[in-house]
Amino acid sequence: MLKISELSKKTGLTAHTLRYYEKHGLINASNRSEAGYRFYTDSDVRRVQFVKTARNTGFSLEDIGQLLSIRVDKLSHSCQEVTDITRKKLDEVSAKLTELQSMQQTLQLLLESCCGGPENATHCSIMEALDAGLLLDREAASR
Amino acid sequence: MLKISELSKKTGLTAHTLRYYEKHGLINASNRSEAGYRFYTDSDVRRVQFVKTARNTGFSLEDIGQLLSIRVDKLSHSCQEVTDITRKKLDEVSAKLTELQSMQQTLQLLLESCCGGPENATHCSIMEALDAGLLLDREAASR
DNA sequence: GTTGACCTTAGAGTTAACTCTAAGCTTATA
DNA sequence: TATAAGCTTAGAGTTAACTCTAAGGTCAAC
Repeated sequence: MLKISELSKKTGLTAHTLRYYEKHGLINASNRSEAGYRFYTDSDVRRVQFVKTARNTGFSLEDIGQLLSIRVDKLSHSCQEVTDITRKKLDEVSAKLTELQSMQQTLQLLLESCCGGPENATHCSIMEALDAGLLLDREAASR
Repeated sequence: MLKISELSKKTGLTAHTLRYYEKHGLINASNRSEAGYRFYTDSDVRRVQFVKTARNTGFSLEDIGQLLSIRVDKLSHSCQEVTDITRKKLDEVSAKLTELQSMQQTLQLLLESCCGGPENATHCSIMEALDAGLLLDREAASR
């Protein structure tokens, strides 16, 4: 049986975060001391670790709530439900990735196009590109 | 001279957003009608388009504030200031990209490992992987 | 001269996931 | 026994970038 600060150490989540997760129905302390202190069982710990792993994988707390309800009653849920949640998250991540890749490319082109030196910005090609609505192309960047 | 709804149409930003940008010091309407209606000059429009382009490139409104102060007084600023802002943003984007790529890979492995069928989730390999702290490896996924 | 579309402002609400504070118990240590 | 560390709760604050509302003034058209 762990107290909240012990669970915190074990999981790397702060006590604040653990209480926050509890308030949002994701986790729970199976027992309480007479004074009301939370005590976590091994099973509680595994659940918290599940949440943490899912969080690291990119799932939102809402997603994790769904995954947890599947987790506690696997017989009543199908693999398809699990893959649906996972695929939805993958789609989101992929979309964000595409957006960021485009930004990355643009930023790299901008950086390559500018001298970056101490001269004043009167002819700064980054400023010019932003002014032109980023109609800078490969040729402009490779010059 | 454009009214705010006309500028909105021209830029694709809502009137709300334009007022929001103004409140935060990014843009301005050079003129006002007697009744207080905003009127935007061509120069105002170009500034708004600059903001929009920078926004699309991933710069925060704070970054854009800095870029704008360089833009209005290029002589007092260097290319290096511009590239510093750009590189900082590129670094952020690249870091986020790395994180998302890792998530994407994990999610793909998870999806590949699971049948996704109508059978119950008792042996769902996604749930197992999340329970195991994602110690699933390439081999597990390629089986 | 009255709709209806458009404009104004200040300020509140939204989203996600924390993060922190205050006020007050409890527990361990010296 | 006193001090410090740790626990409790409810609830407020944070962040970024919007997004919306309310209450009211303005303007063009019929």
